[in-house]
Amino acid sequence: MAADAGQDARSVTGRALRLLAAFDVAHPALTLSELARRADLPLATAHRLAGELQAWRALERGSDGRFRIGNRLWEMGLLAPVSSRLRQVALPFMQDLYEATRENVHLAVRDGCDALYVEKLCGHRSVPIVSRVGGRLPLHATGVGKALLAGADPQVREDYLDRPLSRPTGFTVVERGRLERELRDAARRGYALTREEMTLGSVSVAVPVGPTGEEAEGSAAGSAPPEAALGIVVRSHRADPARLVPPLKAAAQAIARRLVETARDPAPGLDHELPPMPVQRRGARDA
Amino acid sequence: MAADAGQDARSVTGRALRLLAAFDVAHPALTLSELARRADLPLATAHRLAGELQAWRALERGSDGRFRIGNRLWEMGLLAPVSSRLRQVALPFMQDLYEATRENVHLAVRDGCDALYVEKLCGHRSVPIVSRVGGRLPLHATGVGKALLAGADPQVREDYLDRPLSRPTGFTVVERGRLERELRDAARRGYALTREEMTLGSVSVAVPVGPTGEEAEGSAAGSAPPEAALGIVVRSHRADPARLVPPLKAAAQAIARRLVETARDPAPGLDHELPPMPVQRRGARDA
DNA sequence: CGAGGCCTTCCACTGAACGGAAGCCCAGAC
DNA sequence: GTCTGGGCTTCCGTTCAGTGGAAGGCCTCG
Repeated sequence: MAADAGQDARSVTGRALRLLAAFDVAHPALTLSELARRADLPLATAHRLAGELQAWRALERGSDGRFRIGNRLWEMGLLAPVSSRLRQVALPFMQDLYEATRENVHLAVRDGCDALYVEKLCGHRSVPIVSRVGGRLPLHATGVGKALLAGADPQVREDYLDRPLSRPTGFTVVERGRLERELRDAARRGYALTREEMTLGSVSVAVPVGPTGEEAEGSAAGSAPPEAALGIVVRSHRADPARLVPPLKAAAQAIARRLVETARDPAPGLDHELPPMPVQRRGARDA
Repeated sequence: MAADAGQDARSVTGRALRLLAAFDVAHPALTLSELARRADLPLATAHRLAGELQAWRALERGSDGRFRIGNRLWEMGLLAPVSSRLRQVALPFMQDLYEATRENVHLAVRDGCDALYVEKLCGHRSVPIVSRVGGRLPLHATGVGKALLAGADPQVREDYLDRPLSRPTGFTVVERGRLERELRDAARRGYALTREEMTLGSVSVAVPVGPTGEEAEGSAAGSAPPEAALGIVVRSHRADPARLVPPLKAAAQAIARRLVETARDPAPGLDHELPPMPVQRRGARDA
């Protein structure tokens, strides 16, 4: 297991990465000293490494002397499949959904024990909401999270439920039995619900994006887990969330279909070389 | 000057970064050998470094044995100001604009000698277009690029024009005199135009986002350069682009205003600690 | 004017990174 | 069947790049 992975890292690379990891939402700009402190590195070392990162434009240094994440790093990050494939494909459908409903529309994937928010659309007047593109929220307390968990590999689900669950609001369901029942219901119905379990006053509906979506329905509970989940969040006093299910399902299915299509024809309009497809040997995968 | 910056890099950090830089739009997934070749590193070295990056989840390794950019890197990238501030603020207005016009809406910043595309909205039916979020296009051949160049610091503009200019189509304006005139016109009118200069069959309109926008108009040509540019691309046979200028200007102004506001109140709803503001000493900025 | 931050530079020491080489696995050719 | 070739992984002795304490500069505040 990668128990301590990413924490210690005595190697140079590890130190450089620790430097990057010092940034987060609450600290998007850091002075050199802050950086060194947060990365737990001697000032001189932080200075040298940060300098190198800056030269490569992984970091930028503002006129206030603070370091920030650089455009180059941002650019590189956008090449991650989650953005270049998933977001790319899903965005137009999410826009349609937004226009039709005028509510917060979310797209998330499961990443470890979190729902990782890949995209989020919301107008000016929408509910102020905790989610953030690139942000993480617990799986059991969010609509998209439940949809992902409901469709996940049983083993993953077990492991998740074995851990202590956070309780953002008084309505968060943390009792194992009840949560399991809710997840089974969600899997059966094809959509998940949360009622003020993450934020007081907000309810959300979400559906899985992927093979589970529709076609593989009656037959197998053992179909591949969804790639993502699509969800909508509304103020709880606004009408019944069930109304939102049909358009959500339609959008999710359309996205899933396009994902399969784009997997076939490699990448539209780009010089692709289709390199030989090596097969995987064992070992080393989870060393 | 950072003449050779980012190319050589004999340091460990440099090698690791070279590994990252091996990925691009056309190569979003690489085998270890490809990675080593493209980064120009011995296989053993690439293996070790890629392994470390993978442990940190800056890279991920798919079931096909290929490396891809990891979610962790994507997450980090989203902390760059261009995304966490600019995109964040602009997106709702861009959505409005898209709904009102149903055309491709672009947001870009100047990054060195390129227009760097920060966000792009386009429905299913829009013009297939070369731009891509996180992608770069030449400043002189795109609408947003001209808007940025027109508002840029005169010295930057000079430097840009001194370099040889690419010519994506037969309509691209590369003659210095004519280009300068167009830029002056754009600055005066407050919007820039391109007609099939990047892509045959497409024309675009763009306006600067920033102080130049409106208020600082009559008085000074020497106002601060725009932070970004907002543009729309349409098929050239569709009606006159001038029609799009008013909504564009309105949106740009709204965005600029919100940018100033958010600069004042640090970050909505987050535990901010407002660390002491150190002042910058000389030296080292452009070493 | 001194104390306390923050940043930058220097340089002698050393242990971490290096990478050639050996070996494994798989696929396809013959 | 064997052989060739490509891709991946591991090993380990050498060496050179990274380290970080210390000194010094600049600034602000009391």
